[in-house]
Amino acid sequence: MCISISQVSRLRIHSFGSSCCERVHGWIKNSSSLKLLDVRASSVDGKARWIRRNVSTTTQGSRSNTKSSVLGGTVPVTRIIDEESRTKVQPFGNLQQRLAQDKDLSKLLTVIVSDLETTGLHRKNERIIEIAAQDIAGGGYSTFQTLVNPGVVPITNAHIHGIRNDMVCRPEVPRMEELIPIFLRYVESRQKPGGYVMLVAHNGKSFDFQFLINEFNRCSYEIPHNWLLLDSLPLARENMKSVEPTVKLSSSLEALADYYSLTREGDAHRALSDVLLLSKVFQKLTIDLKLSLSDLVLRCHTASDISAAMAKNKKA
DNA sequence: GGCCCTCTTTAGGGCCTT
Repeated sequence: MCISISQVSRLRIHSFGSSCCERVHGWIKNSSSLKLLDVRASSVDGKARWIRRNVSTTTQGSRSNTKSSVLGGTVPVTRIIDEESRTKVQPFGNLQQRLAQDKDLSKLLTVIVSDLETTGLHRKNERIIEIAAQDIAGGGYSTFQTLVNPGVVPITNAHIHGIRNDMVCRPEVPRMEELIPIFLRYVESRQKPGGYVMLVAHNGKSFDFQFLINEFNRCSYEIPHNWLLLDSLPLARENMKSVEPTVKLSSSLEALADYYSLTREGDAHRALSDVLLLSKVFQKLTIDLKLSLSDLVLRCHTASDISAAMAKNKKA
């Protein structure tokens, strides 16, 4: 079951509530960010009406016959996915059991795996064009995915992810300043009362977290102080080194998926596909390295740590 | 950019992220 925010609005929110889990229903029903989407939709033709915000991936020319077929032709701009209903399985059972055994931290911590697609590799000049995240505990409405409108910044690496300017530079695709409060609401909906969030990304310290911090700063937001940032790449390197000390095995997400014989859903270098894969890889890594939740917390960074390093580098 | 490795440490190349 896959629910897009635009579909929620189209269906009338109050009648939709009974089918949602309570937390997500609560923030959707009361969300000011949803009003933002409505205003934006209304501004397209000056009429106040709900619209479905889909972006067609059907393309003409060099790319994407393959991609379009894989993605099913269209994808919603922003959506929260009921992964539990979609997969009919508990994909992270082992980690859930381990979290449950850690009685103190498991009551406080929400682990969310994330991935970004961007207009390029430069941390300062490029922009985010797609975000996906998944609460590793699974359950209903645990997954978030959205395209992001980068404004005037051109996409020069569409050959990597297949996302082109004409797909995201559209009025119905939210800009980052509109999206941040929506993303914050999603994270809050997964958060335990008075708890902390561990955001996991592959090569996050050098890439994803720097992009997020820059975008939050640009839009006059701060990364919440109860967020911990965990880079899964050092875990992968440590694990692969322990597997084969004399030969340097690749620690890329793709190589890890091959090593663990994991199947990818969707296309590589699309945020949701990478998040679903990293969620599985992350679980395998924590098991192989015998890392407790406490161990993981000790390996986390804070946004202020990374911001300070970025500022130091900027001066240098 | 940050990290790791080595033919290193007063450095440089490769990996990983898009």
